[in-house]
Amino acid sequence: MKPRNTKAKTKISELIVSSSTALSQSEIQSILKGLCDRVTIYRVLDRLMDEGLIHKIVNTDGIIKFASCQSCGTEHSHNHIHFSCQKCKSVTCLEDVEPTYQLPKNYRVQEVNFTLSGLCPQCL
Amino acid sequence: MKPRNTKAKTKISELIVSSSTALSQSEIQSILKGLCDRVTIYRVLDRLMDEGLIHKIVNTDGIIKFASCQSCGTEHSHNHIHFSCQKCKSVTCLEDVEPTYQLPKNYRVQEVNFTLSGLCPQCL
DNA sequence: TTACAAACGCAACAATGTTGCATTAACATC
DNA sequence: GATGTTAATGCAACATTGTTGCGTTTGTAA
Repeated sequence: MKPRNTKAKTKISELIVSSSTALSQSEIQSILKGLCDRVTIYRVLDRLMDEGLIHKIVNTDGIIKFASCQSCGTEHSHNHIHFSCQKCKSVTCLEDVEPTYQLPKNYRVQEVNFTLSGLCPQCL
Repeated sequence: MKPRNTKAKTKISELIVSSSTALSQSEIQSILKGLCDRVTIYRVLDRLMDEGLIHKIVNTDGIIKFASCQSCGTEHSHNHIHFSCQKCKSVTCLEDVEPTYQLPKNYRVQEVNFTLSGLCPQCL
C-alpha cells in the first residue's frame, strides 16, 4: 500500500507545518471549512503520524493536538517540553528545552509527554 | 455550601486512595457497578479535586485519570512524573521523581504534567 | 423532627472518535 | 491519453466521554 498525495493530505500537512502552535482535529476542521470530511481529517492525521511527519501532543485538558516534526531527526524522540496556554489554548513545542529526570531502573520508557500549562508570552 | 459525606463520595474516595494506580471515570464506574449514576461520578470527582483530595492526570492517550494526593502537602504542586503503561494501561505516580528543566523567562507556569509511557515493572 | 440545600438520578444533549461500505480519485502502466 | 488497481474519501451509523437542567432524595444542622 503506497501512500498517495491527496488534496486533503497536502492541505492538512501544510497547515500543521506552517502553524506555530499545535492544532487539534477540530481546529483543523474549522480552518479547512468543508474541504473534506471530519473522518478524513482523523485518517490523514493517523497517516501523517505513521509517516513520521507530525507528532501527537496531549495538552493538560486531555485535548489531543498535532505539531510538525522539526528538530526530530532519525532517532525521532520527542523529548522536549510542550507549553499549553490556559488563556488562548495554544500548544507550543519548546524544542530547545530538554528536561532531565532519574527513573527507577525497572521501567522501560518508550514515549515522553512533558506538558507545562500556564500563560504563554502573548497572554502574559 | 458545606460539603456532605455521601455514599458515592465515600466509596469513590476510598477507591482512589486504596488504588496503587490512577483510575479513570469509566474504571471507577465499572468497579462500582451501578452503585451510583455515571453523572454522579463526574461530580464527585470534581468535588474531590476542589477539596484537594485527588488530582487529575492526563495519560499519553489523552485519557484522564485520578489519583490520591499523598506527598502533596500545603503547597500542593504535583510536580512529579507519572508513568503510563502501554500494555496494562495503568497510570502510576512516581512521587519521588522530580524532573528539572529550564524554561524561557517569558512563560508563567501554573500546572505541570509529566507523563512517561512504556512498560511498567509488572509488564516488563 | 423539621427545614434547608447539597447531592442525587434521569433524560437530553454536545463533542470526540471509530467503523463499514460504496464511491472517487491518485498514479503506475500501457 | 486511456486503463486498471487500490488508496483514499464521503456518508451513515455507532460508541464513548463529558456536560447541563430539573425534579427528587437525603445529609445535617437547628
